[in-house]
Amino acid sequence: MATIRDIAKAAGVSASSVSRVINNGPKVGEETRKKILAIIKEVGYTPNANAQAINDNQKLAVGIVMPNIQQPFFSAMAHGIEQVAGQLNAQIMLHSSEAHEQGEQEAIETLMEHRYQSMVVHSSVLDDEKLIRYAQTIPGFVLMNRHIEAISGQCVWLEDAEGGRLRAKFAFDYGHRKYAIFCSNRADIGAQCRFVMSKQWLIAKGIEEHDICTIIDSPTYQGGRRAVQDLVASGHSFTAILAHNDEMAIGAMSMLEAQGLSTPDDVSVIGYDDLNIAEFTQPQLTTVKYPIEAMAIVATQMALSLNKNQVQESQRKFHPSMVLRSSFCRL
Amino acid sequence: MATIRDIAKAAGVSASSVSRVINNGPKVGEETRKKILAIIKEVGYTPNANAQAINDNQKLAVGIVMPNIQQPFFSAMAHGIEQVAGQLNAQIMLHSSEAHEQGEQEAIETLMEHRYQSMVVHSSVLDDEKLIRYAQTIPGFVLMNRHIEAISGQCVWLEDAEGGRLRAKFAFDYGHRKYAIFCSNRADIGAQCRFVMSKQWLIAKGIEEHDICTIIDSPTYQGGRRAVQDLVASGHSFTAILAHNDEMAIGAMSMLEAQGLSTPDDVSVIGYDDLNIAEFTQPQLTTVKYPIEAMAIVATQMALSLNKNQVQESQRKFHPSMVLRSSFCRL
DNA sequence: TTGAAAGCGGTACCAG
DNA sequence: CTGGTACCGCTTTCAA
Repeated sequence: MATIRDIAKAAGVSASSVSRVINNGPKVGEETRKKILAIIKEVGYTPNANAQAINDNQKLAVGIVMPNIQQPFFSAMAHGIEQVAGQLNAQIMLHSSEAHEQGEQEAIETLMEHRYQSMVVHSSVLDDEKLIRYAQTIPGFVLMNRHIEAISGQCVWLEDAEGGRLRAKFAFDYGHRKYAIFCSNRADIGAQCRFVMSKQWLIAKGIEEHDICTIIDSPTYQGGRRAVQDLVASGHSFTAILAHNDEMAIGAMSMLEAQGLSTPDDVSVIGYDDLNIAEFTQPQLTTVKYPIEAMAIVATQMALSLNKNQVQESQRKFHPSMVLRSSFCRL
Repeated sequence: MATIRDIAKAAGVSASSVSRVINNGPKVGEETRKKILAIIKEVGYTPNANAQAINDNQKLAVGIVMPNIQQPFFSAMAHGIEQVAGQLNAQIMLHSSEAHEQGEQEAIETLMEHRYQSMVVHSSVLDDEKLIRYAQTIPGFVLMNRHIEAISGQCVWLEDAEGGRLRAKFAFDYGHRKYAIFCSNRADIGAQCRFVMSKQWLIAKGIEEHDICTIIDSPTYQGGRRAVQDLVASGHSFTAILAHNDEMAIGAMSMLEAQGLSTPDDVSVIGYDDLNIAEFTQPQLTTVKYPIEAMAIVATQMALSLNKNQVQESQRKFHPSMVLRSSFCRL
């Protein structure tokens, strides 16, 4: 690889001048600049970003840490990050923690080694203490989809408990009294939140414990299918399914159909997330909106911005809302 | 930020020793090692990956260039890349060219500046000449979903023309004679391929031009919906829709339903890609399999492997296949 | 406007 | 086993 000195030699100038040209430095003679540029083009010289980064540690770059880019929820998050990064021409370093053995912690540490000063992380397994340490060490550390009081200013989160209540109330108000709740089996701190809140709310309303059937499976299409199988096999009666997320809900509808049960005539279904696809399923999916893309945009702006402390809590704390479509109906 | 020399000073040893410890160097006294490790932990020292990269240019890292991570097709591709990278503990630098103004070229050049020696790129707009140049400059450059003869050894691609014929033949064999083909409006070299081949094949079979209605729209759920609207509005009669991809197909089914047309009873639909979701739609989607994840895995192995020239053409050239489900039926 | 030289954080070679 | 030193590719004073 050609270096700056090679170029300098070829152009009969000093490395300093070449450096100035590369960085659009202010004080270079028109002659010299032209000559140098010509050589650069000719040789096909590309500056070494690593060497540049060694001096000036202020790279415009954001690291992403998330479990799995293939799940639509996370690819929507990545897309939000990308939009902000793209506008600012910032690099993106992606770490899918599920794919890596050591996972989240290793991912964060690698980003630190590369001196990333901005990172947006969705942590499923790290404990509060560790995250607090990271957040305090790295000013541009933003924690997504999780709220830790001690570093609240660096969190962007959804009031998940609210979503849990919301969907329960919705189902209840629509006259349903026998529920199945599909819960995620992932080791995700707080994954249980929406489930617990729904159940609590219903019980507080006087629903009997045995009228709330809980099925645990993976938060995927397949998981939703299996959950319905297990549910039917269990013999519990139910008129409404509250799924952990849209993928499970879609999988559920698919298996309900296979079992000869129609949505929403026989069983009403509520998802969670409001993925793009939710609007295009048949029937269209009633769900709880999780504005992940908007949240990712805010998080990335915070991570990349210099005055991150200016973002009000009201802009960091998001609220879920019901999206009414046709997979759910009154009993 | 603490440097290696800070640690050395604090431990009363030389920088060399610290360096050896960091890299699990072979010749360090147990005493010294312990002392150094202790200080490192205490200070919270993190080696600077950029400085390391300046010497040893062989980083284990792969760059991704693709249009848009949010489309399921591309997130499946990213997922494939991730799996291989994760196993090898390689970094991933992601560039979504749509989000960046200057797009693909800029993305590739940034990767070069960072001395990435492995990259997997899906290029939609760059011309052959430029890509050939890149491929020849960077040994670990792998071009995905596109085949350029001159750099065939660095391409991983699907025989798209075959897919175009396949679905046409399938529809024809099932007795359909009036078709609508939904085509992508994206500036993607070769995006038209599957459309052109389908049409050609049908015409060769004696289908009249006016019995093949072409609608051009974006390759998304919404695009599929609009395409159906336009199609219906056009007054053409049709019994089968060949959609550019699964997303359009799903959008199409959704709008057909809204128009009171049932799939497959009134209209049969074929998608393209075989996304995860295809199995869970209602009706389940008949489609052309594009094994993008498997392809991405091969591409990444090639990009990251040292003996990349060993991969046979048969492993780089993939073939589409029909996946029969219920959205398509005999006339 | 230009060049020489020091330094950024590490690595690696060579003595000791 | 350990330390000294030169050097990686580039930027940035500081003089000239």
